[in-house]
Amino acid sequence: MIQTQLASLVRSAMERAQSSGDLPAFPIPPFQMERPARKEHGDWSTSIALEVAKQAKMKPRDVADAIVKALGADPAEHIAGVEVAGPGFINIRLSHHWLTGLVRDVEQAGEAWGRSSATAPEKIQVEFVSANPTGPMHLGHGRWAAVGDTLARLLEASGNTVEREFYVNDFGVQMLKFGQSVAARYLELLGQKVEIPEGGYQGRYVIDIAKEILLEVGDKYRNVPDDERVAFMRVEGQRRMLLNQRLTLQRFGVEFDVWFSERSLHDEGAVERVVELLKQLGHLYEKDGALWLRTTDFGDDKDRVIVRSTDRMAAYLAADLAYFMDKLRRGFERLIYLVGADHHGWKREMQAAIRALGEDPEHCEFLIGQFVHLTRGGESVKMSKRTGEAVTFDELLDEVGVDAARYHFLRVSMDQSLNFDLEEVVRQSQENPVYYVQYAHARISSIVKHAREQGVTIAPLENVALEELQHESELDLLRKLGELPEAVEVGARRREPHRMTRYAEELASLFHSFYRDCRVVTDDEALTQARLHLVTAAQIGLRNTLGLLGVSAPESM
RNA sequence: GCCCUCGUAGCUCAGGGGAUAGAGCGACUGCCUCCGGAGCAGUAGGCCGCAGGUUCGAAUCCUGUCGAGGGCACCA
Repeated sequence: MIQTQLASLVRSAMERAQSSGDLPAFPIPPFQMERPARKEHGDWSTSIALEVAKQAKMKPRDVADAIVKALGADPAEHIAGVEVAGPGFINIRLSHHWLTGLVRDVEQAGEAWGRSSATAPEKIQVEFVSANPTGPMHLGHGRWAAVGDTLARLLEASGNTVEREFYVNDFGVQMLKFGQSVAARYLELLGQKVEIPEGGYQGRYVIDIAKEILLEVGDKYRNVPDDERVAFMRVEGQRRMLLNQRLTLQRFGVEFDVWFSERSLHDEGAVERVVELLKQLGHLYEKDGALWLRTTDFGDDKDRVIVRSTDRMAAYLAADLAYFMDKLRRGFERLIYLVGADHHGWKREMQAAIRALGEDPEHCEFLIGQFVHLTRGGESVKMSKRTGEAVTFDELLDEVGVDAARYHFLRVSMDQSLNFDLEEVVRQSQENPVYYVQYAHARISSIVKHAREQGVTIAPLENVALEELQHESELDLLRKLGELPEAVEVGARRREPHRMTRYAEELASLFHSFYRDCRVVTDDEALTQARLHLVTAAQIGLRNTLGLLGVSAPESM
């Protein structure tokens, strides 16, 4: 990429300055070119002169001058100007020819514009959402669905191989309670008076599920032992909830490669095996009737139970570790867990336990996202699945639509808790900046259509005089368009998908300004052709960015 | 008590060592004989929670402090 080329140009200029004596000898630290905040400061800049001034025992500006002088001895073709500014910044301006050439780069890359091949591509698994199959998804799940999916898209666009995985927590006490709740509703529908168990699921959807099951199997499970009925209801209820979640996610544009069952780990003995392994490694001990893992030896603040005393069943940590081993076995080089803020203690526990297994937690990333706070007119609304007060994610999508919801979730950093006021949702959705971006895309389609109606056909690139693009608004648009690969790379590397919405808005904004300043279809044939190609390229940039966000790019609105 | 995240414009949030701190929404002023006004141009609005420190340079890093949310289970 251009910035690494520029950085090495500057570096070799410094080396030349050192051998000619304009700069004293000192080790040159690694540095990168930066994007100046203001365009008057050029396309790229570096503060290296400020950083090394002390070592050089010179004034920062004198260091900068020496570098620029040496740089001038080796002029690169795509550099139009270099200047020293402020306290000693070196600002570099790229040539007009290089800039307009971006139109060609973008058009030739097409769908691939913005993608890059990683210097060290990895096989990465991203695990996210992983809701219990005990109820419909709520808003919190929606946030992680959007964030996780776009993160996965960014990692793919950066040259990695990515798998999306959903861990189905279909084992344990919660599932049992769920089965009991469905069974109770089932019996209730058959006219029996039945209490929902303590800590059971009260939501309306449990009744709906019981009704569906009743329709399908009739009263076959009325007079069977409780255990048998509950087991059946648990399995049937889970199957339906899982389907429900899958359909919601599909509607939201999120497709998982693997739905991994926690129960399967128990059934296949993987959990037992990992406990046995830990035992052989000598990290387990008995206390109070339970089996403990000595995680304190590996950085945790307390030891953790791995086999419960109450029923001698494996605790959840054992399953998590068995799952982890399974992921390793499948050959992933990097595991990303996207979880809610309530899991932050679990992160430390997992890291310690992974070390206990003799594995390196460096290859595991635990991304902790903050919660969605649901309110209605400023009043807090609980999102409890058990009481059923929650507004489901599906209901939200009914109200605001997929594009607005996805964009809304992706506009803020996952470190930030997100307020969601239901009364304002509809209003906010109409004013959602997603439409601003989509509008720019649709407008370009409209321009191209207009050109066609005027009898203008778009000429092949090799016959187009891109140097016709001279207006500052045209060049600003081009510069931003040229930033997409960098934006994708940074978003992926820093695991910050929300950056892409900002980029989308900046690109759309510069397009709209261009539209104000420059008419595309005019009597000037050469200029018309150049601009048609410019807007085509801009549309590619917008479409690819929206694609990363999982938002549609409409031809008309 | 200990741990994690966050305090930036009226509201929702970007920016996370560099030059004059930004966007959307809201408020106010203008702009359609001409490719889509879901748009454009502009005005007002900020001691970047507070106090110290590191640095040539701090909204950004460190310490403390106050406030908000979350965690500290043989639950997932």
